[in-house]
Amino acid sequence: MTEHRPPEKPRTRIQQRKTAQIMEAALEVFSAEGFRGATVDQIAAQAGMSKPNLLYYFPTKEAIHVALLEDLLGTWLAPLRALDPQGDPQAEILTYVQRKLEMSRDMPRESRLFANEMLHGAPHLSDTIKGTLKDLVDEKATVIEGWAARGRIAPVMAHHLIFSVWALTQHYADFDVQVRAVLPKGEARDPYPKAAQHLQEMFRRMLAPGPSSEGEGSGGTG
Amino acid sequence: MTEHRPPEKPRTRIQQRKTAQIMEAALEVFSAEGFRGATVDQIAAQAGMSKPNLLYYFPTKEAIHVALLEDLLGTWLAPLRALDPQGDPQAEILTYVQRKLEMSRDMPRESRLFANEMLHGAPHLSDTIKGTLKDLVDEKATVIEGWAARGRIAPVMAHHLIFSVWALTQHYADFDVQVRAVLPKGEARDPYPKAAQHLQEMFRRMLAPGPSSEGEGSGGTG
DNA sequence: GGGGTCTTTGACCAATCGGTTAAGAGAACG
DNA sequence: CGTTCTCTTAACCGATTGGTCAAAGACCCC
Repeated sequence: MTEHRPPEKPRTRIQQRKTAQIMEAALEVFSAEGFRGATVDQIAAQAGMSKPNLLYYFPTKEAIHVALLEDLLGTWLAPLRALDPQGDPQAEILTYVQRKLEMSRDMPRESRLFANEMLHGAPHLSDTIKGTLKDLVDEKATVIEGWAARGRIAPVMAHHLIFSVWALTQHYADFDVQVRAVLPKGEARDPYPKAAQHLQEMFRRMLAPGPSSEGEGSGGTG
Repeated sequence: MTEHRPPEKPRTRIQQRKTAQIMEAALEVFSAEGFRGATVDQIAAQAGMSKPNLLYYFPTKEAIHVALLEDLLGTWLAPLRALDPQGDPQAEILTYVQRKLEMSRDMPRESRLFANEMLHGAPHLSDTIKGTLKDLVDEKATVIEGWAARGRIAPVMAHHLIFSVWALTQHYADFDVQVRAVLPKGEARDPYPKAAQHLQEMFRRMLAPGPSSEGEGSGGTG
């Protein structure tokens, strides 16, 4: 019985190299064509191997997709994880926005991959977004609401503020064609510098503690 | 030669009814599955007719998709078109945001349809977004920048401000699953009331003419 | 250098896809 | 009633798809 079986976890050098090749190729193809639109042959070709060879490492097309999403999720959520409860509120949030925007610029394929998955109801991530993601957002939302309560930033609905950061930054990656088509010639070549300016200014105004109720000298540093 | 030919423009009652059925079904299926993921059989079933019958009215799957996009584009852009240069700047923009958010709530399928098209590089709309859409945005951006120049709202990069409206409002339709998964139980049932509050407050702060350089009493009312 | 394992591939398969065909219902109209 | 045009469908087709299989290499450690 020579029942060969795809390895569960990469061990040998060649396995690591090949799975990495496949993941990179899959990211390229899935992000451009979507899950349904992508074909295994396309991914194999992009990875520089034959289809059966690819299917030796991953049992199905869906398995590649799931592995890719799970592998990338950590990276994708890193900027939010880095939001430091001990830091300066405005600086923390502005840095978060900036990092997220840089991810849109430097990792547009990842952005589109997740966007596509969400658009179609997140069939491969529904557990994760109700678990890991929700927990992370709840945690950081609590931090932000704490800042607001202490008057360090203007009062906000923290969950929706986080949505706003996602929406505004990812828009530049996910709707890239539209952005470039609509922007004036010069800016269309690289929309990101002005986008960064715009978003920084927007969030600065939005977060500035208003002249209302409490002053800004009340809260401690912790 | 009984070379039957699909009618170019709907004339008879039954043609109008059938094409309307098909468009509605196509919206349902395309928005859920994407262009590549949707099958003609699915659309036909959704429309309550056989596949050849559907293909009697539209020559190809792509033709349905294009017709749908073009048909819906006008509706989709109406809120921006309604932005009145003669109106009160803040009120105009806040109304625009509100209308756009209501469209996300009431027409999420249309939102996802366009999102999918953009995500994949707008292969069926590239002319339109470089023409009609760009012209419209340029026109309204000029209006907004005029308002900013006259100190009626805070200085903004008008194109990016419009992107921000799109991104923030469409996010609630396109990433509906994510929004509902992350939001606390009570709010997840209907995120829109709080979303509206959040966005209105955000844009109000963002647009408020700052205490900087020029006062607010300088500009005329026109 | 030989036995066993890991890797690669050409050939193949069943299912599904978008689209066609030809033949038949309906209705409109004389 | 018969003709003509519009509408509908069962049956079919070639192409593509995700995935399999058996057999041939490549590698590795004794």
